[in-house]
Formats: sequence, structure tokens, C-alpha cells
Amino acid sequence: MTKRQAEPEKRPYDLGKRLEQMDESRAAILRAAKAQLAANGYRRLTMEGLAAESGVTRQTVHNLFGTKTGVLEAVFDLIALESGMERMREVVMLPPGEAQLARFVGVFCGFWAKNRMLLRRVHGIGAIDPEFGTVIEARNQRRRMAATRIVQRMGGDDAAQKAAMLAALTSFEFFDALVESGSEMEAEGMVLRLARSALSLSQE
Amino acid sequence: MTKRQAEPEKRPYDLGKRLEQMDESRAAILRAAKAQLAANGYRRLTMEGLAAESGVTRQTVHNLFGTKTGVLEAVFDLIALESGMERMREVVMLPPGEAQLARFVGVFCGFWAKNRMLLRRVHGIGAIDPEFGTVIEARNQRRRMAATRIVQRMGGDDAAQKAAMLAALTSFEFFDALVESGSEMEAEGMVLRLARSALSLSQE
DNA sequence: GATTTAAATTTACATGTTGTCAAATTAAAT
DNA sequence: ATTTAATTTGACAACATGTAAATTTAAATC
Repeated sequence: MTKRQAEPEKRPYDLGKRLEQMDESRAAILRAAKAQLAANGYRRLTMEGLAAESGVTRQTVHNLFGTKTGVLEAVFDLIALESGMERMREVVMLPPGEAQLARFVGVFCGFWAKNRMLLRRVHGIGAIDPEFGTVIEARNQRRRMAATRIVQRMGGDDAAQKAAMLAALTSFEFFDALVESGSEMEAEGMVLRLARSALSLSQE
Repeated sequence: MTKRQAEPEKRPYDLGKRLEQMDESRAAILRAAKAQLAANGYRRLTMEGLAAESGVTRQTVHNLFGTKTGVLEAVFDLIALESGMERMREVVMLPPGEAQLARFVGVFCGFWAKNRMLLRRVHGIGAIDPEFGTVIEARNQRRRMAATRIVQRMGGDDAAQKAAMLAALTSFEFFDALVESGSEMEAEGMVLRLARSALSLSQE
């Protein structure tokens, strides 16, 4: 099979600056998506609206993200990236004790507080859509693993139950419920106190 | 203005058995909605699908519930009706103490456990749709009020914070997170233990 | 049993949103 | 100036919601 067909004999082409512009478009769209999600919820988030607010065409949104679910996944990835999960490494490696627990709680509560409305929507989408739910679940699983490690290194009985409680206490949903009841300032303190007693609690 | 226009002079008509059939249709549709919501999530819940599974026409679903949101609200009302909230009255009136707290936790956890997947969807819809969210919020508000009453009657310091914690600990989302981490059997026990320590905890 | 009544069905249509496609346009790279 | 690839433009199909009318069906009344 010799390549004697109509070979277009392309000239090399480096996207260069065009890639930057694409990234800017991507960023603008994701920014718009985050804002609209947090403000108006999921139902009123349309590809049309995203395109308009980010100064591109609806078609471009499709080109860059594929589908609406694609946009959501990108939003989710972005959140995860901004989530300061790198700090989780340090926290897990701290010596077990009060300080580590406080840092653990602090990392999560800080993040939950910073993106509360947006996270509420995203987690909500995970709750109503099994397909998207697996993505959220995977992330929750990681928090559970970290909680398990921390509890195990602290020693004591009922490690499994304690880990379950710590994971649930540091979940976004629990934080959100606390804020809804009390004030956002106090929420982290309450989580920490509950976590402390959860870990010192033994199966009586 | 004499009523000399074409008066149809209607004959009295008692719906009787037809009302029963309408109720059956309503019930069948709601049953289908609950099942499909729990199993497949919200995106794949269509009026067409509901009609098919409940043996009526899509148009009939619209006649009976108005809109899709109407169906959801009816599902929500039904859940609330089945929720055993009547038992909340008794619980709130019990003498303050361990037993009351246990009953309080038990009523909610029992309900959460019975409809977990369905509740996850419904609460999820509340989280992504501000309009529907107010309905959920109103119900959460009631749990918060009950929690506040219980905490206040128990006396002690920091009633507001304790109430917030109790409300959050008895939220559906916290229960769901616990079940996801551990086992459903143990979840209620964990909630109860955390609630106990939350209420005995003072602001140190 | 014939007639009346109202619900349910059938049929049709308007709207909004997603997703896809192909041709034309634009701007960067060569 | 030419080539390249992204963006835009315009069009379309698919699907779901919601609405409206005429018709059919079955229960209630006489």
C-alpha cells in the first residue's frame, strides 16, 4: 500500500497563542458555570447561557467540553484541584493526636465553607444522577480512607466505627447542615468538638 | 341581566366510583415516580415513563398533577405523610432526658433508613433547584425547632449550639453519610452516641 | 335502557434544550 | 501570501415539557 493517494502534505503548525486563547475560553466558561450554578441552580444552567456569559458560541462550548455533563465534570475537576487536597498529604503524615485531628477537620471545613453553594449544587447533582454520583462517591471514599488512617494510627477500639463517624462528621453535607442551623463561623468548631468526642468515645 | 342565555341546566352528578379510580391512578403514578426516582434518578424520570408504568396517558398525568414539579411535590408530600411525623408530637412531649433523645434520634433514623435512596434523590433535587429547595428547607426548619425545644428543656449552657448540632446530627444527609461509611444497622447507634455527647458537651 | 356527565384518551402543536453536522469565517502560524 | 485549525454561522434532529382541542369511554342519573 504505497501512499500515493491524495496526500495533502501538511505544513507543521504550532498552536501556540491559540492554545492560550482556548484555555482562556475554557476558564471563562467554567467561571460562568460555577457562578450560574451557585446562583441559579442546575435547571437554569444552559449551554446557551454559558456561551453568552463567557463570550463564545454555544458550539464552542460543545467543542471544548463535549456535553453539558462534560462541563459539569470539568467544574468538578476544577473544584477538586482548588480543594487543597495536596494539604491532605501533610495532614495524614502528621503525628497522630489532637493537632492532626484539628488540621484534618480544618482542611475540609475550610474548603466546604469557601464553596458552599457551589458544592451544594454539585453534590446535589451527584445525588440525583447515579452516573455523576459515582464521581462524588469516589471522592468521598478518599476522605473515608484518610479518616480510617488517622483513626487507626491513633489506636484504641472500634476503629471502623470511629472512622465512619469521623468521615461523616467531615462530610460536606454535615457541614452544610450545621451552617444552616447555626453560623458559619461556629461550624468548624462544632465539627471539631464532635470529632474529638467521637474518637474518644468507646463502644460502651 | 336575567340568565336567559343558553342555560345547560345540568343534572346533579356524583363522581363516586370515578373518584376512587382517580385516586388509584394518582397512587399508581406516585408509586411509579418513587420507584423510578430511587432506581434511576431524576434525569431519567419522564412524564412519558411515569404514564407508561402506571397505565395511563401522559396527558392524564398532567391532568392529575399539573407539571413534573407537581408530581415531585406530591411525592414529597406523600413521603412527609408516611414519615411518621405524628410521632414527633409525642416525642417532643416526653419528659426531657436520655429516653427522649433516643426516641428523637430513633424516629428520624428509622425514617431515613426506610426511604434512603428516594430521600437522597428528593433532597438532591432540593439542593440543585432553589425553588424546590425551599420546600425541603421548611421541613428541615421544623426538625431544628424540635431539636431546639428538646435541648432547651434539658437545660444547660450553649443551648443554641447544642440544638444546631443535634439538628445536623439527625439530618438525612448525615445519616446517609454514616450508612455510606459503615453499615445501616450501626448508623442509628452512632447518631445517638454523638447526639448524647453533643448535648453533654459544654463550651470548654 | 337511554341520557347526561366528566374523566381519560387521542391527536396536534408550541416551546425550549441538548447534541450534531457542514460550510463559511477568522486569526494565528508558517 | 499561504496554510492551518479553531471559531462562528446556520441548520437540523431528537427529546421532553406543557397546552389545547375533539373524541371516546364509563360511571351516574333519570
